[in-house]
Amino acid sequence: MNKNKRVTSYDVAEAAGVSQSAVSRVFLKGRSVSKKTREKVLATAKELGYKPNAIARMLITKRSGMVAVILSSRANLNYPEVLSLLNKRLSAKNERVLLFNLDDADGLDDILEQIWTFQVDGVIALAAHFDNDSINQFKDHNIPVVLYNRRASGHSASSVCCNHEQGLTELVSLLDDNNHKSYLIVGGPEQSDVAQERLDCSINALAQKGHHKVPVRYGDYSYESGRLAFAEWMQKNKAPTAVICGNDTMAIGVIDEARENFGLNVPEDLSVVGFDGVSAVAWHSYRLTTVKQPLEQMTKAAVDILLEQIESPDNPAQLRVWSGTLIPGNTVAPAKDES
Amino acid sequence: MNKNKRVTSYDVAEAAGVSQSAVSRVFLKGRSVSKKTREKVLATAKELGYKPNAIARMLITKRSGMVAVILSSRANLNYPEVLSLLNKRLSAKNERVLLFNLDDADGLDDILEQIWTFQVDGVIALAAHFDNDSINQFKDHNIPVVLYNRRASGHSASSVCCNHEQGLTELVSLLDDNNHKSYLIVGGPEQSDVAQERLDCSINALAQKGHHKVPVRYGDYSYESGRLAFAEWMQKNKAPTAVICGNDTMAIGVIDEARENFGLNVPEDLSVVGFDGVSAVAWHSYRLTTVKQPLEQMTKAAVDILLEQIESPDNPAQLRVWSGTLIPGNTVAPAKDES
DNA sequence: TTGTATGCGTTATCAA
DNA sequence: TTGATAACGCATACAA
Repeated sequence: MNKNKRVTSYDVAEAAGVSQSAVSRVFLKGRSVSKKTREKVLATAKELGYKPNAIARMLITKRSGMVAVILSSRANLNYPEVLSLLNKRLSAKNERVLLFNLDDADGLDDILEQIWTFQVDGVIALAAHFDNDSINQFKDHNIPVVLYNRRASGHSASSVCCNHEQGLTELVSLLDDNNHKSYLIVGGPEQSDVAQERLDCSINALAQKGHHKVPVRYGDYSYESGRLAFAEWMQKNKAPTAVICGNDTMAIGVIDEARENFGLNVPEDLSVVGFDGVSAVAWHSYRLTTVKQPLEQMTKAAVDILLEQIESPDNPAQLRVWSGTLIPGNTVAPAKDES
Repeated sequence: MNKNKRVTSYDVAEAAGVSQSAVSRVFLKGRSVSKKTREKVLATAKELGYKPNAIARMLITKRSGMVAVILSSRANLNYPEVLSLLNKRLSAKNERVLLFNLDDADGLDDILEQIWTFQVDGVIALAAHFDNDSINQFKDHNIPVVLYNRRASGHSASSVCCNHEQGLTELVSLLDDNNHKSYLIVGGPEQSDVAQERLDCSINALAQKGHHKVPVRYGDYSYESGRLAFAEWMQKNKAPTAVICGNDTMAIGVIDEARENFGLNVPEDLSVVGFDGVSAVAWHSYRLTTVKQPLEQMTKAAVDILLEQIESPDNPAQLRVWSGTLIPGNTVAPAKDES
């Protein structure tokens, strides 16, 4: 038990009576080592408690074995699941996750700074605040990046996205088929690109069905903000018959607010739809009608694309888009006749 | 834009007409550098796009600036919040989070292996599977570790815990005060130490109030498992008047199952309590009576203790325990007279 | 298959 | 305050 000094490959080499490079080769796969020395080295390594130093290895191989994952805490409620899946898939490919939390835009420079110095092999970005300028910096630094649910303008970075347009078109069609004419949209945070895209898609889909000038309120993706948005709307306006929400959590907030403070039954008096397909949408009290993102496929693609770009940096950036799955739920019903 | 070669301190030194060590000193605080050379170096560094290589720095300073955070995806629902807080506090102290997911016990050796090689400065462990043997390995490797909601036997590692005993005693007292006599416990996964501790505390607290041989069913902390546990119990037994759950998510599952499939009203027919204080307990349909863990304080303490141990490895391990806060909620009511 | 020698990009030490 | 030089612990080209 050497307390003060780490065991190095030299120590093992000396104890095993071989050269340092022999030790090094034993711990790399695909190098030619005789069975005899391999066993000898492995034995003494175990005895001395030797573990290769990944830091030194990084320095020489110029691969850190680490991928930076950037996320914002206030992003969608499904991010824990996404993070967990990404981590699992990356470690299967022998890459570790170095975590970065981006909550206010002014922290961005800090984070980018750290990413450069840490020599990560690649970046997966789920964060809300992320302008094209920042994305281009990755290109300058020659480090592959995959955007998650965020499209890069131009071809500067690869993206893995859920098809918000398709999902929202389905949701809107469903509402329209149920004869809804009076809508309210509760959008996510205005700085968020995903939120903005969902909002645009909602508005377009509604317009295609002939519903124009649909009012919009904004929340921050949280339950409370959903309640608040609906309450504020109701203070000065009459109730819509359908609410389209920027994510599931706000939708649940809208449902609760409508039921508790305005005596509205969902879905009889008010239809509500969300987006994401978080686990709580299956809870009995809500059974939210929503669109589920294919997290399994999306996270797998994100990792695959990133590793491909790491291996072949000159490959062109690619965009992969996945359709969401409509979850019928129980929060949409035919609009009551208003006449 | 050097595409193929990273800019090093030598490049900057040459361009600025100073020595490499001068460049190095400029990027370290507290070193003596004249204002003149500092400015010159900073300017050319910016011009060339130089960023110090953290890997090389790690190798020489023997500090990686990384803390390993180990967690299991099936652990408590509040882990995402914990992770986010830990990340925030650690980056404030200039440490990055290297994430490890420990889902099956046999992955443990792999993870430990990686932790040694990555030379992390310290470890924060939230994982369920974590025996004393593994904990001792950290001591052997001379790497500080703080356990989160998991007590180390002996004094091998520091711990930050929520006082489950106090919390559950409060919950049990509340139920007992409401005259409940027929209990069911829905515990968390049997391999989880936290779940086991909560279970033991529940049983002890009940025993102190004179309730013995309380039946136990097990879930895996998920909503579905809560529903299932309650449903299975009801198949062969009569309804309890109170259910004590190992976490909030299962409690919500129990509530929904009782309401939907057994026509029980909560809290009138059935009282239910949880543990954790996740955000969903505030949702209108549940208003769960539970105990909230002081995440802010616990995560702060975990980081503070860890950094202290990193600075002074000989400091003794410490244990800090925090009381939870009873959230009254709306899922406990007086027991109906059974006579 | 094995060993020697060199380099990765820093920080630390010491003399100037 | 500055610069030369030696680590740090490994991988790799090359010679044997």
